[in-house]
Amino acid sequence: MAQKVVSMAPRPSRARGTGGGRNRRRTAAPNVLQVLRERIVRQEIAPGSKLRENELAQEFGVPRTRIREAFSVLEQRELIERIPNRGAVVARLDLSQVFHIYDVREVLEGLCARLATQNVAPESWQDLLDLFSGPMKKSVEKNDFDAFLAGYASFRQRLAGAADNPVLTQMLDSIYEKTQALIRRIIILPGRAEIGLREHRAVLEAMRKGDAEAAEQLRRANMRSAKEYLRQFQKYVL
Amino acid sequence: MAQKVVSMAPRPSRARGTGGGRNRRRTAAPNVLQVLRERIVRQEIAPGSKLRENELAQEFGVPRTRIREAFSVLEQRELIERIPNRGAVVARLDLSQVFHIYDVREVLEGLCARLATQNVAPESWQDLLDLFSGPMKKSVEKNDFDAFLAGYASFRQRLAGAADNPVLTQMLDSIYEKTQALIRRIIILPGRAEIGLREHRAVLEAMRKGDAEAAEQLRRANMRSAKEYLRQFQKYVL
DNA sequence: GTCAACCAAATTGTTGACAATATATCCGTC
DNA sequence: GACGGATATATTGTCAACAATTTGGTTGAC
Repeated sequence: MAQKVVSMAPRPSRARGTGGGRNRRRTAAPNVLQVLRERIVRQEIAPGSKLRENELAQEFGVPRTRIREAFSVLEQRELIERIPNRGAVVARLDLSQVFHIYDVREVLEGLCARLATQNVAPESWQDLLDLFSGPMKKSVEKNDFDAFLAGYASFRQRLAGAADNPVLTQMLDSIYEKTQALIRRIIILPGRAEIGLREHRAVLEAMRKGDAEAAEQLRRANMRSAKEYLRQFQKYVL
Repeated sequence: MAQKVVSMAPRPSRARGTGGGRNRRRTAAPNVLQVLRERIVRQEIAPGSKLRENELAQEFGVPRTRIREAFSVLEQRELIERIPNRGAVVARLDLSQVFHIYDVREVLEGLCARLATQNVAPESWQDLLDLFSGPMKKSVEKNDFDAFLAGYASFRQRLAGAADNPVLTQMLDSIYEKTQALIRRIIILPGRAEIGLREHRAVLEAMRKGDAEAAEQLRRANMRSAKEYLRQFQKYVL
């Protein structure tokens, strides 16, 4: 049961008068969209849950109109589903869509690896390669999944940054935000972390050599392997 | 100057009372989002134009709130830009973004061709192959660009349908809607239509043989070629 | 006892009014 | 005559009341 925010009367936003031109931003105007997005992505609200406009409006201290606009965007990103006159629910990811996503992700991640390799000096990958050869290996052995996921995140982030393609970055983001929760459940599958680590290191080694073609192919192979793993263990993760 | 819709008072939506339950849908409830999207994509409103909420609300006969929601979505799709307190303008495509798009499109179209080839019987491509071997050839010779573009559209549509991957389809759509106007200006460049035709036919021949790998590679080559062409003639088209 | 129709509460959808901000116009001063 | 500031207008942003629809429960008839 969602614990209610008692009252907390979030200040009616006016009461600023003509005189006191001090407060630039209104009371830390909460970015409704961003916060809702994070909650959904992190599954702080379970898939299938109903999202009530009134409730959220009150919690954020904004008019319902604002919530509604956020809903429009979230719906367009397929993070929620809206049924006319019946409200919005957090979208649930069905299995077939996940496989569709992996096919797309394969080619996009491949492109990302290739562009990144082409764009920056090979030596600049040394630190990541070190990370994946040393500390990450330790994390896997200790089953420290948080450190592991953090390493993955910085891998992706570095590559996306180097690829320097906003269109690509945005598409990858729109994919991550749908599968983030799922990935956490895949990574803990028996042996998956080890395999993933090895594959990532292979990609990095190709990048370290400046071999963009190999990097693309290896990254794609990595994604196919992840997809295959998921197919094998789908019953345990969905 | 946009010609004004005189008055046409779009019926205040009420006046339906409890008795006359005849009119199911309100007066053809105009899908604001879809219409605006098309206008922008077709460049019926020029890039850089200002979009006034009041104006549009009046034209469509809907409250401004509705326009605003549509704006949120259009902004998220990067079809318009919104500057706080200053309104919305139709996004203009800058050159670097176009090249970014082509890099992404290369891998996505490649995937699309591969999946399509894998999913359906090779014979089912015969009609498209015939189209591109006969009628389309004629269209090019006659400089009938409309017929030509229609052929391309059905090519893409058939492939996307056969690929059967909603995630992929949506991403390709979001790319098309940004570059549609541009493509029309590329196609009329000297020799481009001929080259494009030849390349498309090569892709179809691979698909007709059921060779998914070749189809992917050929489609990718086709996109690279288009990108190269654009690079060469960029000054004439942007 | 079960089913249907009906009523009540909650929730979404719609609307116009009001406030804040930016743009354009005008006026006075240098 | 040109620049700077103040006023007027237009446009965007905010909001709360109202209408329509769905949901859950209750009553009544068979």
